[in-house]
Amino acid sequence: MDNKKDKPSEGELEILQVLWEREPVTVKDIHAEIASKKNVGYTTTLKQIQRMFDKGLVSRKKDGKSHLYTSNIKLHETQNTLFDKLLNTAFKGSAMNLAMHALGKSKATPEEIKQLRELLDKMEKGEHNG
Amino acid sequence: MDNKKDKPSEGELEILQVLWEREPVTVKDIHAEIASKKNVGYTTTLKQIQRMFDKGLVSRKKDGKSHLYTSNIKLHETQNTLFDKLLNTAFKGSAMNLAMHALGKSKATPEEIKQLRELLDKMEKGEHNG
DNA sequence: AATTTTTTACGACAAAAGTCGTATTTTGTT
DNA sequence: AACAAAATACGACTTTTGTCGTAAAAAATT
Repeated sequence: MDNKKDKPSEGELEILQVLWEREPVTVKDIHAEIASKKNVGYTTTLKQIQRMFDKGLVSRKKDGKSHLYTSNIKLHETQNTLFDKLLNTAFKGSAMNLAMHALGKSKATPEEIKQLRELLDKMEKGEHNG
Repeated sequence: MDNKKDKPSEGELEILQVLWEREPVTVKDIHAEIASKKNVGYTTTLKQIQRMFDKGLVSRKKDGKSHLYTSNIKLHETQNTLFDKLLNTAFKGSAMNLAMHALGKSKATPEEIKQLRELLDKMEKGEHNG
């Protein structure tokens, strides 16, 4: 369905993160967030989100003096797209491999580990498939 | 250490995949592989790998008439970098989350599931940490 | 040695992304 | 209304990437 929409660039992703976290937000907010981690001018952020608007990646509505921006793609869509890309470009399509990799890095709590075991059980029973 | 090296572009990644799979390879080989999935001219692939060479992303040595190319970065380095990037940009740094996602997509064999359980055991005993 | 084939080298162009500076427009204050 | 402040709009420039065409070099064939 969405073809280009969900392959945001590096910079777009930074902005999307802010949106997903606290939308609707003003450019000012977005920039504050981004500038706290990166050294970049206000107009840069502004331009970037304007381009995203032009592309249809985000929506906006006037709120008093400024605009309030909202993302047009959902976090989980992007997760899916990017996950699949990583899977196919760097993990040869082996989700197992990627899973092991992720597990290796995760600091899971006991409950989470329990969840994982349950998921494994389901998979074993064939109730779950990719 | 390697900062730019391991953030290959889309196209570079395609080429790297071929290298990781069957290096050392000629441009001809690479192109054959790529052209089997994508419609692109020979010189495009050539130029691309030449640029990769200029960047120090790959090495090469003359072999008779043509060049044999080899990757300068290892698959696992790239996996790590890209994994981390995905983790932080789309999964809010939660490796657990990413792991679940991966598991959800994987069609694991019984042995693999067993492996996973063992990994889980180790994690529970605190023998393993990210 | 002349010709054809194979391969590499070079240069060019377009699109996308990142980055800003400089208007303009809008809104808020005296 | 005039002035200051806050935001947005616009346009420009740079780098990176993808894509080729054409030229040059190297090797193989005749």
